[in-house]
Amino acid sequence: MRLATFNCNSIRVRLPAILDWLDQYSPDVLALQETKAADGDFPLAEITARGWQAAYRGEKSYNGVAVIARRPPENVSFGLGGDGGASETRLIRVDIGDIAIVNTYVPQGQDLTSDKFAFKLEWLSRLRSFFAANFNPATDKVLWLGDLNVAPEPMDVYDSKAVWPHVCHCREVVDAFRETAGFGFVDVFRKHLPEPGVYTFWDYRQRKSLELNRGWRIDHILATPPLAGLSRACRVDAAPRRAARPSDHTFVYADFS
DNA sequence: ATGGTGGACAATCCA
Repeated sequence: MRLATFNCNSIRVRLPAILDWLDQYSPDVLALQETKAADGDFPLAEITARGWQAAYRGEKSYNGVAVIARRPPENVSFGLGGDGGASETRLIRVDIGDIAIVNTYVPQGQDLTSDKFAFKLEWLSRLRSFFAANFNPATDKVLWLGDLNVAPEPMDVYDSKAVWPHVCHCREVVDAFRETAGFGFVDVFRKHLPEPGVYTFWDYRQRKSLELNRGWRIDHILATPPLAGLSRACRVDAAPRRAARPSDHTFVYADFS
């Protein structure tokens, strides 16, 4: 079982790269964030024509999450609940076989003094409540993945001291992330890739960020112990960094036996 | 350098 995540920053622009990657790596599941397409504009026909299923919810211009899978996703739901649907384009939950997949696009937060940053912290807290309301980490196989907009450890940023404090790398957000992950998640990425310098995001706006590997690990794959115990490998992919329309995020994927 | 680049979409918002 191979499960992957990618912040695509527009599914329509990145669709050729996504379809090529699906053909090359043949995962069972690919979780996408920032699809930036209303549901009527989601390229479902192109995806099903290549033999894939999809579940998705988006909006014009912003946000949007999707799960592409070989088998039809089951028990599909959206959002954290209790907010009138406001978070439905940031969280999609599907079941694939006996694995519950929670794909999130956590709010970025803009800057430390912004209301959006307070919203980000609140969002992570509500996400922990969502997990607690839906799963038992001791018995359920749950995969939490996506663009979490948190670099939790110093080694998750090219230069921790230089960027601290940042909305994705500061005391408040690291603590909020740990509280949510403390529900019972194992960091599957770090379990298999303990060496420094492995990132998932290189800022478009920082010059030569990719050439100098000034990256961030903000895209994550975590799993509850019953699933984490089955993990065999984790990788990041270089393909989108060489693509005709390169993304600033890359594909991250994990193998489970 | 309060910038930079890229995406959506048509003047700015978001990352």
